[in-house]
Amino acid sequence: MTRAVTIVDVAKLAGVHAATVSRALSPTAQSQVSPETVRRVQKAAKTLGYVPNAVARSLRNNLSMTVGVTIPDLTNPIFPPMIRGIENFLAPRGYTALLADTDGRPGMEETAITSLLARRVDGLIIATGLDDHALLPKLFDQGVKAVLANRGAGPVTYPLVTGDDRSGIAMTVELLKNLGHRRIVHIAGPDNFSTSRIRRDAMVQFCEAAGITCQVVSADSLTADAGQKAMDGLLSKRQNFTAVQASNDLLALGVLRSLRRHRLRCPEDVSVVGFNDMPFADEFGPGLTTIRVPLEDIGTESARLLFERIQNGKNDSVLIRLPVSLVVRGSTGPAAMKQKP
Amino acid sequence: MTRAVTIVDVAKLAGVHAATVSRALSPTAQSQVSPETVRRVQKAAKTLGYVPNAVARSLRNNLSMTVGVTIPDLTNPIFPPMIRGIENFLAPRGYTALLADTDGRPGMEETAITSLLARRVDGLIIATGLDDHALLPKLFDQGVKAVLANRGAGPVTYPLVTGDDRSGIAMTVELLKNLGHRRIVHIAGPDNFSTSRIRRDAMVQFCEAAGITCQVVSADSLTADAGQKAMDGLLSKRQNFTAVQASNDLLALGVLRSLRRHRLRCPEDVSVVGFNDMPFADEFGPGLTTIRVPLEDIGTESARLLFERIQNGKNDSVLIRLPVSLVVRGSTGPAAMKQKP
DNA sequence: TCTTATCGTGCAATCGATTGCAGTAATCAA
DNA sequence: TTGATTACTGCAATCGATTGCACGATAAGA
Repeated sequence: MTRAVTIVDVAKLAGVHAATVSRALSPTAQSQVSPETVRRVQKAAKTLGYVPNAVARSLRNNLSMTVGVTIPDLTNPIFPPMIRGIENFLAPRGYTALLADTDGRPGMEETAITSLLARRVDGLIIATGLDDHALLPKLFDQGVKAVLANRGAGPVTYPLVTGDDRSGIAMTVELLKNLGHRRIVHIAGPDNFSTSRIRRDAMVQFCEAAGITCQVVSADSLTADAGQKAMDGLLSKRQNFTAVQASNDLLALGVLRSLRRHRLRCPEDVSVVGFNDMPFADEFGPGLTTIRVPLEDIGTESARLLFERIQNGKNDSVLIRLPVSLVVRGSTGPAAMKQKP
Repeated sequence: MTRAVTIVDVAKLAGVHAATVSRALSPTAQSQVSPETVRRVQKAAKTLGYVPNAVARSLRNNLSMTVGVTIPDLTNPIFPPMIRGIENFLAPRGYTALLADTDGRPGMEETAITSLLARRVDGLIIATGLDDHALLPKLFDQGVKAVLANRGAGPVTYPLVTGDDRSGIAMTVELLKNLGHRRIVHIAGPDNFSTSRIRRDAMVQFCEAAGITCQVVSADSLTADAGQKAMDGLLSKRQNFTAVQASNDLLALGVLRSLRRHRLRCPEDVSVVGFNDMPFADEFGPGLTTIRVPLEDIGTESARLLFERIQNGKNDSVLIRLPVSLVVRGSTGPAAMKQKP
């Protein structure tokens, strides 16, 4: 690259000192410079196409105007809306998001966070949500600003923004109960995700309260393949159930696939409910009944909390649980009279 | 944040000069330092939890180890796989991707690129693909390294990595012809995307060569809503056709919705073909016949080209057209005998 | 014994922008 | 005319890591 134009180049052209250029171009310090000089500097900056070097500025100000965002898997469609929410909040405030996809690998998370901190991000939004590591308390002690998005991470004092999982599960159970389902299967996610545990426990609890039998099966990961595998296993054992509640929509998608493969109709033979209302959940065959989680809002709120904390230097704990809602589509129907599977 | 530990802190603890610490911790300069000192420095760095300040390093080296990636819309599912490809290539090489979602707004692109350049990214991967601006030639003249991904941008000398659109369209036409379709509609994307134009022109050309009537309808944007709107308009005019080829899968999705709303069956009444094979295209009702574009490979190749250019300082032009393939699913079938719509 | 490499380490400048302090000129009051 | 106040602007240090140069010590060769 041709050497970029610096503040000194502008200073020379405008016939002033670099310090004056800096002040003339700064919204806050501009008042210290005579209007005439400001005009001259602005003109010089424009003709040279001067763009301040954010790296140098960061070093001097100890502020990178950058936040790090760690996500477990960008190809999981629940994350793009969250990121959209984060960027929509941060961009107007001059902040840029540095994205790190940990690819689901647990070791990657620590690497990613270290790399982000080396780049001196002003704060972190952590959506990876594995809770078996000791990293977060250490970061907290070092005074690193962070917010957890979507998933919790054990007993950590960082703020957490999430959907209201329990109430979502309650809605699901009520829907299925009203449809006459009495034997339900819950496909749980891996146990090291906080959301998996919360949804599973809520499922067990609400089903019991409603007098519904709930069988829990665990999937290896939060993917369609894992959901399909779990369902395949279940169907091969010819269990007795009329509805499936999956811990998230991807698992539910796998369940739908498995049903097709086993020539079972949805919802006539088995009803299926997901969780999250990920993009395109309404386009599947059949459209997926699920719990709508305000994904973009989770991003926005996380960003807002982090922004506040960066501004005022506080690092106090909050738990924000955003309301969720039930979206009924084609994948649920009345319980089959004769329990097919 | 508590003041981070610097190279001077490490130097003090190890009883050496900061310069020695720098050399001891650098893979290349390590040989200049005695093994004994290296060990002492490494130990000191570890006990203090020293992480080099990437900002200071960038300033000094004029290398940020960061590349900027601009995308038009992160919630379009074709982009996450591309980003995954980019990160998979760059991460092992020490580079981090700075993501900028321009949200489809044309003005945003220039803002985003300026902001990325201010942060002194070492190069750009541009997937926004609007080709009506004069920005890119200017960047090229300034010596900014960049690669265009997925979509071209007019007559620019930057390298371009894309799928082979024309051959994809050729496959589509052949498939539809073999199924007996003779009257096809093409839903084109907005004209300022290069892919829209290329696919549309190829469609017209191959259909003509095959003796098939092809009617072109333009959608306002590359979204499902726009596709639905275009199809609604077409159906209200009771046109005569048996198949629809959409410029991308999102448009095709909108077409499927519109058909459902008009109580037309797919593929019995109308066959639908998309383009890209975006994630979940096989889950729709019915599964979407489409052209598989190697999205992740596009990301990987773009990153590779950019990386090479950053390394060797060249900025020469290349066009990489990755092969595509036809994926036949449930949305296509034999042409209806009696043309329904 | 004296020179000449060789090795390890320290010194200081550098990257570009920011900001406290100081200096100069202009303005005003006495 | 003088002293004081104000308004601009310049000087120089600073952020943290890197690296060319130089210095001192040790080892090798004459």
